[in-house]
Amino acid sequence: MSIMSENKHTHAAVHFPSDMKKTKQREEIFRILSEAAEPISAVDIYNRLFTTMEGANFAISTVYRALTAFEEKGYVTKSTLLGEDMSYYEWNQGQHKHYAVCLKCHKLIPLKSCPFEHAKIDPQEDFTITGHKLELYGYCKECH
Amino acid sequence: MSIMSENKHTHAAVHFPSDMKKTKQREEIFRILSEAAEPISAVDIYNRLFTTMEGANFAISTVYRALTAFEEKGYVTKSTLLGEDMSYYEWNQGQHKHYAVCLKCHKLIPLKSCPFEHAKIDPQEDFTITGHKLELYGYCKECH
DNA sequence: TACTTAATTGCAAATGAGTTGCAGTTGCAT
DNA sequence: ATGCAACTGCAACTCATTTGCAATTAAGTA
Repeated sequence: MSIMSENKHTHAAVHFPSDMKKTKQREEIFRILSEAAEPISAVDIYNRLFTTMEGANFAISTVYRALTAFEEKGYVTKSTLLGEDMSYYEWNQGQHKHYAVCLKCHKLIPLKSCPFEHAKIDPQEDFTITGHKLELYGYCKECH
Repeated sequence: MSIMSENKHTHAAVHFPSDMKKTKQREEIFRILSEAAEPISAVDIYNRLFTTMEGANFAISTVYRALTAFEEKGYVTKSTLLGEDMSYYEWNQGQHKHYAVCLKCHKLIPLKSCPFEHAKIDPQEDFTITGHKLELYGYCKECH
């Protein structure tokens, strides 16, 4: 309760982007992404499609193409997690997020704040940090 | 000059690990890694092998196996760079490093210090940060 | 509402990084 | 020098992701 109340808009309304062509495939992918509690892989999305849409024959390539389209418009953030060989996707809801990744079970634990301020994990999580990885990105002298 | 003098051991001697079986393949891979100015991919290493060893028929699998062995002993750090789909490897020389990645040319610019303290890039680099990514890793409550 | 066209999709084949089984080779400890 | 476990080359394989192409569909326009 008290934790939840820290966020004013825990359930801010998220709609399908108005600047993108709407198809039932994309709507489903959007729904799965926006309802996901954490970053999920393209294959995760593909599998979840079958649990919610009876017999619909989606192609995995459609998932990838939709994700790419969402990402190019800035609605989705694609990232690679430590040790995993595939990409994970998360629907952007305004905030920017960081996670602590368990080396063993790969569970993701969201950080309470951006580590640029101070890396802090909910003390209740009892997570032992053994290392970290950070990448800044942007444009260098020659490219900007 | 003044910048260089900040590091006491800019050219600390690096030797082939004494706790690993020494083969000419591993020695070459070690040399390429330890001479590399920045993280390089397994394929980079494989290609560089041919420029220094005439006609030697190295197998790419040997490169991967050597890298894995080095990594398991903690001599090499493996990481995935933003937007890249392959892994990069760097020989550890004591420090721990972070980079700023150019979104366009993929150039890597080493940070002067760990961003956990304060994210700072050499001002001379003139790098425009548009985003960043960080992952902490370790063990969660259940796994530790 | 029917028409038009570019965008999207399904499918199957291709790609590319990384892995693996296996038989032959080689460090290195005894 | 010798013996064996570790390492290597090779070729086949895995698996996430991409791509070509013909068929389908969203969405603006007449």
